[in-house]
Amino acid sequence: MEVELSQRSRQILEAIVEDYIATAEPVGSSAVTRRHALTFSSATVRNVMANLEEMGLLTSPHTSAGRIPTEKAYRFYVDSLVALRSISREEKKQIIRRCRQAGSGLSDMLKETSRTLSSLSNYMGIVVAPSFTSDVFRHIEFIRLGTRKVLAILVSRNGTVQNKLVETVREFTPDELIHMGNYLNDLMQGLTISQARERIQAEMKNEKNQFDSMMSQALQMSQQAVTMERDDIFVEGQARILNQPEFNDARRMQDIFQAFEQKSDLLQLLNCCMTAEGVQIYIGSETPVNRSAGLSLITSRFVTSSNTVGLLGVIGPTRMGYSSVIPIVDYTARLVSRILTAT
Amino acid sequence: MEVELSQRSRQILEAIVEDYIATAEPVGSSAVTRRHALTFSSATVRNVMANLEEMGLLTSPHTSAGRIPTEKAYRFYVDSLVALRSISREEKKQIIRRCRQAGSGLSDMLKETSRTLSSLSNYMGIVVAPSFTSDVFRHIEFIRLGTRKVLAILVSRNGTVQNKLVETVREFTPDELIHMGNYLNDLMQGLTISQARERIQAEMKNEKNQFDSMMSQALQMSQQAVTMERDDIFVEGQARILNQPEFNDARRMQDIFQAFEQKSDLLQLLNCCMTAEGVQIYIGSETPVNRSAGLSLITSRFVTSSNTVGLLGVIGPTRMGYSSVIPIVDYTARLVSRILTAT
DNA sequence: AAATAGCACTCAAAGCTCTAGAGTGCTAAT
DNA sequence: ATTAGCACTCTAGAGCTTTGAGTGCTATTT
Repeated sequence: MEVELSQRSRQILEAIVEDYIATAEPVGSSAVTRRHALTFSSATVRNVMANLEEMGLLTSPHTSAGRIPTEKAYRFYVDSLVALRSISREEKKQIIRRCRQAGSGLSDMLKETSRTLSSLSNYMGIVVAPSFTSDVFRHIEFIRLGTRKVLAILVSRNGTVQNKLVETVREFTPDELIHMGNYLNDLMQGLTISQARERIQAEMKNEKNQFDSMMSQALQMSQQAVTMERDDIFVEGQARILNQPEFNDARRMQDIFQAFEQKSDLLQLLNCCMTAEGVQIYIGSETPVNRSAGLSLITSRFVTSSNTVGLLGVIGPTRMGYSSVIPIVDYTARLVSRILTAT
Repeated sequence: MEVELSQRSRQILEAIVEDYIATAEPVGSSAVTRRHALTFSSATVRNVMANLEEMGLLTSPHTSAGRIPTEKAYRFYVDSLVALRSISREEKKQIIRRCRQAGSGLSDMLKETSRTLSSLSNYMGIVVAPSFTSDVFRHIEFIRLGTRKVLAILVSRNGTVQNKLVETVREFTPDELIHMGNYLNDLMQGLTISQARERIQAEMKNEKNQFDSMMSQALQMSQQAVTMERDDIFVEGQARILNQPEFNDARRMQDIFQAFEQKSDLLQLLNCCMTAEGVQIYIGSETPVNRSAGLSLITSRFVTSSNTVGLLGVIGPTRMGYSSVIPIVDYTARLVSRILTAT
C-alpha cells in the first residue's frame, strides 16, 4: 500500500500528525500554517487536506472541526516522515544508571528496565524476559522439604532460577537426592532446556531406567521441573497512561487493564514481535494486544550471552510521541543486550 | 468513641448504609421506608436522619438530595449493625479449588488466592506473602555462573527460594563452593533467616575466620544472600474497581494505581495490619494505603507451618459490600492457613 | 493553471433559562 | 410521640441560543 504524495502534501501531513500528537485536538487548516510557519495560505492547506481525507489519511469528527490522522497516516508518518529526535545525554545517563543497578539478578534488572522505559516515555514500559525454555541448562538440585516433598531447583546459564515443589511417591534421603542430582546434571549438561526436556523423555523410555526405581523417580521429578513455563513479563507504569486524554473513559481503561492482567495471554501475543530484528512499530489495529483500544506498540529485541532473546518496548496511545520513543526503545534494547552479553 | 442509638435509629441507619452500598446514590427518607418495609412514616425517618446527621453519621451533598453515610457510620455499621451473610457452598468450593491448585510453589498459590479474592468480592484482592526474614533457614547453595560470578540460592522451610548473583573477588572451583555451602548449612541450621543474619555477622567478627580467606569469602557471600528483602505482595483485579461509579474520575484512579505500583511501600504500610488476629477492617482514612482515596481494607492473617505470618484481604471503595466480603476474607484466611500448616 | 482571498454555511461546545421532581424542614393535627 | 401536610430548596436535565472555529466553494490574483 504505497502512498505517493507531493512534497507539499507531505509537509502538511507531517504538520497535522505532529500537532495532533502534541495537542490531542483536531487540527484545523489555519493551525497548520500558524504553528509551522509554512509559506502557503490556509486555503491551500484546506485543498490539500481534502485530498488527504479522500486518500484515507485524515478524518474529521464533524464538518466544523479540524482533521485527525487515521492509522494509515500514522503508518505513513512513521515510515517516511518522522524525524527521529536523537536521544539526549541525560536520558542516556538515566537509562544506563537504572539498567545497570542490576539488583539481584536478571528479573529485577528487567523490571527496572521496564520502569525506566515507562518513565522516560511517559507511557507503559514492557519487557518480556528471554524465554527460559531456549536458555541453556546449568544446574539442577533437589532439596528435601517434607517427608514426601521435594523442592526441585533449576538454574539456567543466564542465572534464571526456577523452582517447583514436587510430591514424591516415597521418601528420599538427602544422599539419594544428591545422587539423583548428579546423574541429571550430567545428563543435561550443555543442552537447552527444551532439548533437556526431550532428553528426559527419551531416557524415560529407555528400558535400563524403567527398572531402576530411583533413576525413574529422578527422571520424573526433573521432568516436572523442566516443564515449568513461567516466562516473565513486566508491564510497568500503567498509571501513567491515565494521563492521556483519550483514556479518560473508564470503560476503555478497564478493557486495557484487563488485557494486561492476563500476562500469559500477553506473552503469546507478543511472540510474533520477537521474530524480526531492530525496532518494530505496531500501530492501532496492527498491535497484537487489544487491537481495538487505539494503542500502539514500539518494541525491539535484546539478546543474552546464552543466545536467548527477550523483548522490550513501550505501549501507548496511537497518538504517541513516536519521534522520541523510537530512539529510546532502540537505545535501551542495545544497552540491555550489551549488558547481558558482557559475561 | 461509643455511639448510643435507639433501636429505631439503628434500624434506619442500617437501612441507609445498605441502600447506599447497593445503589451508590444518596438515600432519601421515603426510600428507606419503601425499600425496607419499616413501620414508621417518612416524616419520622426524616427526624431521625436529622439527628444522625448532627451526630456526624450522615451528610447530605445538598439540601434536596438524600443522605450519605460518613466513615463514622460505616464504622458503626461494621461494628454493631452488619448481619454477615454466610458464605455459600458455591463460593467455598471455588475458594478451595482455586487455592488448592497450588501450582508450583507458594508464590503461585498466593497469587491465585489473590485472584480468587478479587473475583469473589468484585474488588481488588491482596495477599502479602509471609515474611521470608522470619522464616526458618533450610538450605544454601552456591552455583558458579561465570569466572567470578556466583549464584547464591537460599531456601526457607516453607519452600520459598531466593537467589542472588554475587560477584566474587577471585574464582572458585565447584568443590570449593560445595565446601562453603556445607559449612554455611551447618552454621545456620534451625535458625530463622534473621537469626542467621546475626550469626553471620558474629562469625565475621570471629578472628579465626578472618584469617581463613575462604571462610571469610563464604561468609561475605552468604551475607549478601541473606540480606535480600524481596518480600512478595500480590495485588490482583485492579481492573475490577474501575466498575465502581465512584472511581469514574481518571485523576482519582491514577492516585490509586500509583499507590499500588510501589509494592515496597505498600508492604511497609500493611505491616501494621499483621499484628492482630482475626478479620481486621479499615475504613476510609483508617486504611494505611492512600488514606484519602475513599478506600476500605478488609484483611486477615494466615500462618504457615514454620510459624511465619502472611496477610490476605480485599481492597475496595468505602462503600463496600462488607456483609459478604468479611466472611469471604475470613474463610479464605482460615483455608490458606490450613493448607499451609498441613505439612 | 495554481494559489489565494473572501464569504456563506455548518456544527459542536458552552452558556442560559426553565421545569420537574426528589427531598427537606417545619407546623399543626392526631 | 408520630405523622400528615405543605411550602421551600436545589439539582439534573431539557431545550434554546450564541459563539466561533472550521470548512467548501467561488471569484480573483499571479
